[in-house]
Amino acid sequence: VGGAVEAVEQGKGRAKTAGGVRARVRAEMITEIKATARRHLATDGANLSLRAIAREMGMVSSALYRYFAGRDELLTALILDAYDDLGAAAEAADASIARDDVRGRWMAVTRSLREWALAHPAEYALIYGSPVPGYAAPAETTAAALRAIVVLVRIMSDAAPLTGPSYPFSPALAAEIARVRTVGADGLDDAAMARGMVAWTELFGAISFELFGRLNNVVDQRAEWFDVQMTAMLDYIGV
Amino acid sequence: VGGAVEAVEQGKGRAKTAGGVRARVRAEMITEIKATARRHLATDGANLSLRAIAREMGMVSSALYRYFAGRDELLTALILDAYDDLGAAAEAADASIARDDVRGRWMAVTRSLREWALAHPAEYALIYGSPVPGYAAPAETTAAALRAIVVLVRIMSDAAPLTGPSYPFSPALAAEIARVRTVGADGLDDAAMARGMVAWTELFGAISFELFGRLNNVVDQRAEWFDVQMTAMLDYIGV
DNA sequence: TGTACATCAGTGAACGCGCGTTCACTGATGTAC
DNA sequence: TGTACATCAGTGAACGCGCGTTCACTGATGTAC
Repeated sequence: VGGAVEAVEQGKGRAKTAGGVRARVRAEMITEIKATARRHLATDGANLSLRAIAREMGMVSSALYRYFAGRDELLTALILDAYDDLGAAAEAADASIARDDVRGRWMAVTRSLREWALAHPAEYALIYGSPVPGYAAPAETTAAALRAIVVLVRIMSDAAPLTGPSYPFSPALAAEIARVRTVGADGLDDAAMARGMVAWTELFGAISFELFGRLNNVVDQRAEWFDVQMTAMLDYIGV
Repeated sequence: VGGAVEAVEQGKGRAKTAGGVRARVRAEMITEIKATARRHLATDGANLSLRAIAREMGMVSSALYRYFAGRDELLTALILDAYDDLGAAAEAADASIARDDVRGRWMAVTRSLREWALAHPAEYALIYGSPVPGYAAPAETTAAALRAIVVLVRIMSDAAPLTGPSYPFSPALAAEIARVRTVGADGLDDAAMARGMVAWTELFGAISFELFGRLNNVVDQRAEWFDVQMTAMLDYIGV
C-alpha cells in the first residue's frame, strides 16, 4: 500500500503508476462523499440519507458501500472530521497570538470555536447537539473531542498559578477533576481546574444557545455578548 | 362549548349529558396521543412518526387527523407541554423554600430543572437540543419558554441589590439586557442582569452536557458537580 | 318524550414518496510473470 | 515488453420496510324540534 504511493511519486504519469492513482482516486471519492454528506447534514439534520448522497453524486446508492460499510460508519467519519476541524481551528487561533498574552489567546480560541460553529452549524449540532437517535458513537470519537479542549487547558496552564473561588469537593469528584488535569494542565490545582470546567460549560453553552435559537428575540448583539461571557469566564478562572 | 361542560356537571350520567362526554373523551384522546408520542420521542428522537403512534394506540393513522392537523402541530403541542411542565417543576421547587432563603431557592429550582431533564430526556432535547430539521417552531413556543426563566429571574430580583463584576456594554447590548429585565426583575441593574444571563447559560449548558453525553468518561459525580457549578453561579451573580 | 337530522370518530384504501442493504453482474484498471 | 489473471468501482434490480396525507365511507353519538 505504501509502495503504491511511492510509485506515484516516482512514475510521473506512466501507466505503471496506475495503482497509486487508484488509491488517490479512492481517497478523493471518500472526500467527495463526505463533502456531499456535510451539505445534506445542513438541510436534513442528522437524518442522513445514503440514497440522497448517491443521487447527488450521480451514482447508485449501493456504490457507496465500496467506501463505507453503512450509514453509521459514514456518520462516525463525519463526526471525527468535525472534531478534527474544530480542533484545528482552535490550534490555529491559539498559534496566532503571542505566547505570553494568555488572555488574548483565550479570547482568540473561544472566538474561533464560535465562528467555526456558526460556519458549520450542522456539524456542530452533530458533535455538540442532542444525540442522533439510533446511533451509538464509538469510543474513538470521544478521544477526537479532546483536541480543542486541550488547547483551552494549555492556555490556563500557561497562566498558572491561578487564583479564584474554590469549593469543597468529595474525594470522588476531586479524583475526577484531577483526571481531567492530565490532558495537559499539571500546573493547575483542583480548584482552578474546576473553574476551567465551569468555563468550558459556559463556552459551549453559549455557542449552543446561539446556534439552537435560544437567543432569538433575546440577544441580537451576539458577537459582543459572546465576548462579554468569555471575558467574564477569564476573570472568573483567574487568568 | 362551555355549556356542554356544565351539562356534564349537572346531568350525573344521564343520556342527555352525552355532549359533554364527547368533549371529555376528546380531551382524553388528545392526552393519550401526546403521551404515546412522548414515549416514542424517547426512543426515536424527534423523528416522530404519526403512523407509529397510531399503531401503538390500535387505530389507523388517518384517525389522528381528527385531533391534530399534522405532524408539526403535534410537535408544537409536545413542545408547549414540555415548557409548561418544566416551568411547573421550577415553580413548585421555588414554592417549597422559604422566601427569604434566596440561595436555597436558587439551588432548589436549578436542581429541579436538572431533575426534570433527567426524567424527561427526549422532551428536554426537544426544547433545548438541536433544532428539529424541517420544523419551524411557532412564536407561541418562545413565550412558553419563559415560564421557568421567570422563576430564576424573580429569585435574583428578590436578592437585589446584587454586587459583582460588571463589563462595559455597547448601547445596543445594554438595551437588550434591559429588555430581558422586564420579565420580572426591575430591581436589577444591567450588570447584575448580565451576570444572571451568564448563569442561565451555565445552567442549561451544564444540563445539556450531562444529557448529551459530554460528561461521559469525564465526570461521574454528576449531582455534586452540578451543585458545584450552581453554587459557583450564585457567588458569581452576587446572591 | 320521540323522531329526523347533523355532527363527529374512526376505517381502509390509495397516492406518491422515502429509506438501508444485499447480490449477481459488467467492464475497466492494475499486477505478476 | 506482452499477456493472463486478479482486483476493484460501479450498476441495476430487488427485498422489505418505512412515512405523511387525502378521501370517500360507515356507524355511532348528540341536538333540535
